Amino acid sequence: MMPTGTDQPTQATPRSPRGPRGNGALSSEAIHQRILAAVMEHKLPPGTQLVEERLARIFSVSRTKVREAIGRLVHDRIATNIPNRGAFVSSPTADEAREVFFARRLIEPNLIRTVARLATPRHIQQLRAHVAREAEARTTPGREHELITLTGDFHILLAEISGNSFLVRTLRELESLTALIILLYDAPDEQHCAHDEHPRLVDAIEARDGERAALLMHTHLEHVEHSLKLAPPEAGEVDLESVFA
Amino acid sequence: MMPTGTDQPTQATPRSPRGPRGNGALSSEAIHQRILAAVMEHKLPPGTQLVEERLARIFSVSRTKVREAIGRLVHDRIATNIPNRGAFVSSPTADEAREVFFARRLIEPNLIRTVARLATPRHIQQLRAHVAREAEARTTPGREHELITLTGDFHILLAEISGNSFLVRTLRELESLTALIILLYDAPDEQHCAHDEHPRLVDAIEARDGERAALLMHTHLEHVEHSLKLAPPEAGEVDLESVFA
DNA sequence: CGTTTAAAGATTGTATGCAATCTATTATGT
DNA sequence: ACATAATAGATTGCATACAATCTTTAAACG
Repeated sequence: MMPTGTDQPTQATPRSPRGPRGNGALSSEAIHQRILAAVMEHKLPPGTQLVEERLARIFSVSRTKVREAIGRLVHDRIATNIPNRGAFVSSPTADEAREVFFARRLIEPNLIRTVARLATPRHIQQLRAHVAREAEARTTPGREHELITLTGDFHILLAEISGNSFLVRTLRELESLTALIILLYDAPDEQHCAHDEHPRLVDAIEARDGERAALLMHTHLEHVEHSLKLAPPEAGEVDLESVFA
Repeated sequence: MMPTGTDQPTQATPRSPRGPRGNGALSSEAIHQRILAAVMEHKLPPGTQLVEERLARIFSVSRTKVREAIGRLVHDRIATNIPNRGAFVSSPTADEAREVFFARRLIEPNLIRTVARLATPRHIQQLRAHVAREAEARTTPGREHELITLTGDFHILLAEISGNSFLVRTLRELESLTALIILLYDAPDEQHCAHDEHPRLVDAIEARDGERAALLMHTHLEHVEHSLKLAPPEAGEVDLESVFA
């Protein structure tokens, strides 16, 4: 009695791309990925403000979803929040860059050592395929930033092969930050990543030589860090007297 | 009245606890901490739903802030979101527990090795003080959960001594999850953490013996993992209001 | 002419309202 | 009585509105 209840509208739209909830609107995760990709591709350089309403217009969603996406970027240090001012694409300092590489040298040699034990032929095939894509991107002009994300993906792939979801997430964060750091501090002409280091890592894995793989990884990360211009001891302190002496 | 110009309200309220923005209302970060603490203290056991509106009432804020806090808990795996159902305190599976300990064994031995190099006498003093607090909590009845968080804090303190903020954050996540895992899988009577292992780690650091420290850490983490019983228990009903009363 | 003060504009932080969805309960049919 | 379908209640997901705050521009003043 009394069909006060709204007769079910659920069935009406099995795949309709319109309406408030289960439809074609981008998820906050998708927006997060879009912004992150834009940062990696150097389309949103460090310092750029991520204005919520503008992004909301762009993606045809409300500020709520954009805020959620930005919140995640801030959590992962890709963006930095300034309390009543907004969120900006991070500009990692040289010290922060060194911290990232320190953490990577702490984690990744051990990671690849275990991968050398666990990797199946299928995994090694994946690694070879990935390295081939890197080589392709390296020889094709106009794909430099693509190369940066690809080299990062190589390290994430290692974490995925380890089968440890926590390490995957940690490596994802580290790689995103590394990409940002390379964009900031890489010398334009410098070869920031020797072209044969990734293949040699795969060689060591295939040979089941965990020790060699770990050592190669350590030096590899050192090479990447040293190819950057992190020289400035840090912006903070300047001796006024010596400047005007 | 027509004081069109709002005479500067900035100076007027140096510490006023009332009003919508800069006042006594809890920040989403504070709410995050409160909920996290409640989880650690076993007041919100795994499986408990974190109902947004109820928490909002409890903390006298809107759902918006609560959602933000819950979002962070989900990001850190302390809570798990089920799409149109809600967020629940996580019940890590045995496999996930093993992943956490695997990651810890991968990271923390190397971490303590570097700490053995970098630690100052001041740092060692801090570690001794912390170990003393652990001993105190262990011998005082009714402080078991406090002990769990304290042992976790010991490992976080090591990360802080390393001076690497990225590692601090990673360890924080790992320790929160470990505490949850211990709550789920620890045999109530079992001594899940030998009472002298932390002091011996500090001994090795003080002796500048990084290798011994790393080895001790590795076996320490193995001990903790092996003291757990992998048999998932229950999920009961908890009254949110009474927990935060 | 430069400096301080007031108004306007832009953007964030927070609360609130509403539709979609899920769960539990009741009604209905066989 | 049991299975199935309709209904009611609860909770999330999303959008929007409004106030606080910061920045910029304009005005007043010395």
